[in-house]
Amino acid sequence: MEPGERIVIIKADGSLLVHRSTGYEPVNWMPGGNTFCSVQTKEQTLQIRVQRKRPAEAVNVIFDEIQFVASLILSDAGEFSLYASEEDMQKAVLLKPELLEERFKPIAYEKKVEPGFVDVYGEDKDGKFVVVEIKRRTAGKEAVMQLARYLEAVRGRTDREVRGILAAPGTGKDVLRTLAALGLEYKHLDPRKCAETITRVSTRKLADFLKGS
Amino acid sequence: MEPGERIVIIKADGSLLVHRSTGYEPVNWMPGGNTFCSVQTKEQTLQIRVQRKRPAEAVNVIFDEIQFVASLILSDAGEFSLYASEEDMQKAVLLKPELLEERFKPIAYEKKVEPGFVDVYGEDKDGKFVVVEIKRRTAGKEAVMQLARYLEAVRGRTDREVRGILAAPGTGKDVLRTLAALGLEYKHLDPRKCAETITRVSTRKLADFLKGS
DNA sequence: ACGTCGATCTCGAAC
DNA sequence: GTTCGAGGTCGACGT
Repeated sequence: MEPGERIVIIKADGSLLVHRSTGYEPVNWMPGGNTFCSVQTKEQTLQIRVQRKRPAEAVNVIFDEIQFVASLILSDAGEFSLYASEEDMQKAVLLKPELLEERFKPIAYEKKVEPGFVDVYGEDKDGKFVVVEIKRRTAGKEAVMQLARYLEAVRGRTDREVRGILAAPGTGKDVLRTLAALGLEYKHLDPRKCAETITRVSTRKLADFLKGS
Repeated sequence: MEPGERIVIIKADGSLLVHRSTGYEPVNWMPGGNTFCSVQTKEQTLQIRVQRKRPAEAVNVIFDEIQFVASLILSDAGEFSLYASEEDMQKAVLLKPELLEERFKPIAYEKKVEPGFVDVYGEDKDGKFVVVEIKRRTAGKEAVMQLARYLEAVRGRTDREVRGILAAPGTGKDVLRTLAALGLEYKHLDPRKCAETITRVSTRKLADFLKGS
């Protein structure tokens, strides 16, 4: 790679990004994860080497000149939202059924039906059965199909009316249309609110970050 | 998007990158190009808005707190290669035919033949005619086809042997194979060297950058 | 201008 | 672990 003035970012997970003055994509990079980073000075240059095992490859960055350096530790709320796993969201719905809808009564979770396990299974205010499929993040078509299969299985075992609800922080393209076409419903479910429901600790910490240290 | 400590980069082309402390991908972004950027302060926050027309969308960045700011102008060799337009590269080959090959003698440029205009037209050291197609960046299949058409046209007007040369800084996938299959040749032509040939000014500047100010 | 396709794709989730 | 599908994919190429 030819020399030029660049912005180099080394992240906490070992990711390396080399950016030019234009363009969305980095001109060179190394994804985070199984990376090993080493630094040395050599003939008036600073050399940084980042390598990984699989695939076996390495990126060497050679600094002839350094305009400025900054070292930061970023405290990011996003890392906390990782704490809201699909399991946490399930627990949250069980603890606070109104997150899903008013007067919803959970009956079972991880209930075995033919194709697999239903995330949450319950009863709505009118006594209709409700099958809930929960996704941690944007739900795609496969989530819809999963829900549809479970719904089919449950309907085969009862004469009562059965509703199917897909609960996720968002939906992919066409998912809402597909749901409507199959007579299914969508409910927005925020992973962060779910996390707050099962533990208040992380909220407190988040507030600290916003006020600054 | 939930708040957290981030690294925000606004590039010269209007690209916006918002990075977290981990991962290759930006957590939010706006590609460069048709973007319009505005800044305002509001209720103790700094707000940056970047929007584009097609697709119609915008990204708002709200700073509750700023750890540090840096404004840089990056002088990158890549930008200099922009200064070497296809026309410049053509001039460079005319001024310094050895950029293409030893003892190449240009006869005409932008010469009209049936399908359009041949970039450079000349004669090699053995007296064979040479048709040159120049591309300022990575040449794709369409460049090969263009060259092939011109070559066909020229061959129809002479009994002398005619060579076809594609000159570019690089080639796309399969282009070299296609060239070989059609009996055409490829010559690496560096836009930067072409730019240096037609004017020494930029070279001097680049050298300054590398040595530091 | 709009679709299709490749990428050092990256990034998860399912299996 | 490996494979598979999605992405606001981005960019390049073809029509």
